[in-house]
Amino acid sequence: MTTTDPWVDLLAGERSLLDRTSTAERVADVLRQRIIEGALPPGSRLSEESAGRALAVSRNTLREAFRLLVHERLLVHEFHRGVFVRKLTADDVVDLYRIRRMLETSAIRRAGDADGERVAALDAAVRAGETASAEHRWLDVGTANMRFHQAVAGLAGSPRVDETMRQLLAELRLAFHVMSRPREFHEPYLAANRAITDLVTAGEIGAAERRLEDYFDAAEAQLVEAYRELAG
Amino acid sequence: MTTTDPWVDLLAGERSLLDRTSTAERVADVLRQRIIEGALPPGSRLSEESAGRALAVSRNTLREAFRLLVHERLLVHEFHRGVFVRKLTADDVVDLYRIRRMLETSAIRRAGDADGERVAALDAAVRAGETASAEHRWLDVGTANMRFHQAVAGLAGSPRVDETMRQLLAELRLAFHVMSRPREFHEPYLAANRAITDLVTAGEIGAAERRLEDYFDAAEAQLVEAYRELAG
DNA sequence: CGTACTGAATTGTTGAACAATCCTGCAAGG
DNA sequence: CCTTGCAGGATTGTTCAACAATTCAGTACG
Repeated sequence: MTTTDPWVDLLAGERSLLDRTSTAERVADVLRQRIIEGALPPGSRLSEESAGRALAVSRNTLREAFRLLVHERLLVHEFHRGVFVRKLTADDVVDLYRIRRMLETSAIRRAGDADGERVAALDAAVRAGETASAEHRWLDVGTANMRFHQAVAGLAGSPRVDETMRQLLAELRLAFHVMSRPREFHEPYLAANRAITDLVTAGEIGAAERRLEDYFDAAEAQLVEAYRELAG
Repeated sequence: MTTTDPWVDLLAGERSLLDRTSTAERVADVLRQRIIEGALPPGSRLSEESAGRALAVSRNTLREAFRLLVHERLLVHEFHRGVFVRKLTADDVVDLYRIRRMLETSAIRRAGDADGERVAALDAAVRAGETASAEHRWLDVGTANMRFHQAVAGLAGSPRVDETMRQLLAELRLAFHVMSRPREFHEPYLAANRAITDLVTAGEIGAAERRLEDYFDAAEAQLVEAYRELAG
């Protein structure tokens, strides 16, 4: 028996690269991208016929893709009326920050157990944000900010936390569309991310957690404020 | 304009009762039930043709239902091979408890802010378990135990936490299938649930949290042990 | 004993069809 | 002027049939 050869485990990791994806998944990928980048603004209706014609896929396949995105809460499905890009309410934003607080603070509290690779991911995200800021690419600053918080959640070392977090952040992008000035919204948090990363690196977990809480308070308040202004 | 009449808001709450569900969702409901009750054991293959014939729905509709359950991690989908009831590994169990710890301890820490209704849900679940135990309905004891932990997560007052928790617990049911003796596994935790509930009611949140951590340690160890025995 | 091949079975995807439902516009009536 | 009711068209829900792509089991062959 050679079942425990080391290279077998390595190959097992490559499995995911191998299994091709279905058409429906690829369609979902492209729609997801269009939604989070704002090309399909919240409230848009996605008709089966026009979308199917545009993407050159059958209605059945398109409907499978819709299902996936509905489950991810990026689309809402109204029976016999169609699917629409989700419109987040102020309550949704509050709830998103509530669960983010739970997951991210729990994760950072375990930063001591996390291996160096995960801590390095924090730093990489911060650097990406700083570079984007220096080059005035404000939307990329926002993306880097997301990557930073994905890395914070990643400190927990849990695939399910990673997956949940990915979904929450994608959903939160829907909320960002209400922010008219990406620079003013994203840029101030670069310093916070840098501070949190340095505190984690220095092993001052308690201080890092408090700094993270401050970020949540500020960002949530800012978003909710923007919603109230829009009479959301 | 009469848009702010009080009865309008009341009716808005009834909306959910009104919107019918699609066939695919009802099919998914049936399959989900069969899976968590063990009628479809982990590893079972669900062929599109036979399942479709049994449930009298078309292949397309069935595939939509499959997609939903794959997204809930109750089924796995292998390209060109079909869908199978998920087989949990010991690693999966560890990960499930990892995220449960994060969510449930965070939730219980906020028990002070939770309204009385949510605390009452804890007590209701504990009572249901005690009744089931007195009547030797051990599987119902397990169900009540799940309800208890759903209620613990419910203390956070977050729809998204509730939803995530529902999914995690459904997934965890797959692991319970390896426990040969439901009584020995579920019964001991009744006392723990009772203790935690009483501590929360008494406002001793810190103690309740520690008691909850003890439960996680014990239950996880017991499940992982069972997996190792089965050479999982 | 391992390999390559063949054919059956299953899934992936499409297109068309029909029923059920929703939306729009218009006409009638208060 | 505003509501109500009623076509008619448009869209979704669901099924069915077909074919391409792929896997699987068995078999012959070296």
